[in-house]
Amino acid sequence: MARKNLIGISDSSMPRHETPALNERPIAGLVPQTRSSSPVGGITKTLGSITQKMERAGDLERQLAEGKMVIEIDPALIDASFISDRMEMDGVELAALASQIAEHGQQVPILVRPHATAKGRYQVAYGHRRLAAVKQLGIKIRAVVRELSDEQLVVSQGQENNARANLSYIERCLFARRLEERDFSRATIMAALNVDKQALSKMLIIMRQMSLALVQLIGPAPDVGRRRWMELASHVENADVEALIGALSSADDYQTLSSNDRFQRALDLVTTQKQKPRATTPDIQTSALPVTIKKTATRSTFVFDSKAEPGFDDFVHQRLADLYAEFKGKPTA
DNA sequence: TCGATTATTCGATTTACTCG
DNA sequence: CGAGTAAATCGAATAATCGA
Repeated sequence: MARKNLIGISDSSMPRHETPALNERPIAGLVPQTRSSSPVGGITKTLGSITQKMERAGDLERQLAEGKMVIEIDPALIDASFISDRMEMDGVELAALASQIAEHGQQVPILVRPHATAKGRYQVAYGHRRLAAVKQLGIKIRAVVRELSDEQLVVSQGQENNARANLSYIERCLFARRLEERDFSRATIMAALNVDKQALSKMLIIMRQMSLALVQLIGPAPDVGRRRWMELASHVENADVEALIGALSSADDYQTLSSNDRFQRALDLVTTQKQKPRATTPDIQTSALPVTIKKTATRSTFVFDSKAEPGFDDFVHQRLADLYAEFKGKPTA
């Protein structure tokens, strides 16, 4: 299934018409040679463990098994992708990854392509985190080298992010925006992020409304999704961004706040004008009556004090139909 | 305190509208 | 018509709250 997504671009239309345009063809290097199995498949399947192991292997492992070019490279020769995705790397997580590699070795190679201009250098398609971890260890990194076009690079980079690392919503938005700035087609961006055009549209709208500086100040905010980012963005659009950034960054506890909290702070700041009496349920005390009404946005709950006035609940219950009829303005039948 | 209910938020999807 | 946008709605996952 992930393999299907690697093709991505004209995915749904594949069965119908043959791929028309040149740049819509699948990413040859990444798609595991469409299983050379055709007629022999059934036979080889019975042949034994080797084939079965192949079939069970995930896409990356299969690429590895079939890829001829897993080599070891000095990490110093490898540059980042020309599009950055992740905003910040979690140092703790990175250390964990590094120690895991130190212990068990690097299980999965990263994917690089030869650098377009700098001879002898490489560019990462995916595996930024593994690269950083291996760099810490000061050893060589195992990598698969493939010739990739720019489109192929960003699509596989994005696909890998989707599959493995979980980028926060705003990080995905940033990625989308950077791709758009580089004039990648909508289809390419959609394939890279594995989103539909509606979702992509929203992401780009948010990025247009938001201040880039503000986004970076807040950080990835992993727990904040589309809805609240849209809310914040719509406020920020017609707010004093400078003042907002100032207020946010000058708070003395700014450094100690998590990215999620910084987002919340920003949202609070920008909506201070009015509202914010919080969704505290204002219990309505019906004075002198043994009934309490709890109101929320969607419903009300009547609580009868059976100790103070036993039987009142049953009494109301019996009259409910009449009350409702009265409410509807119809005479009681 | 603990288990069950309710509310909130998430991403995804559907539907409809507006432009070239 | 297709691409982009906007809004409504869905089910799932969590968080918050209630009630014994």
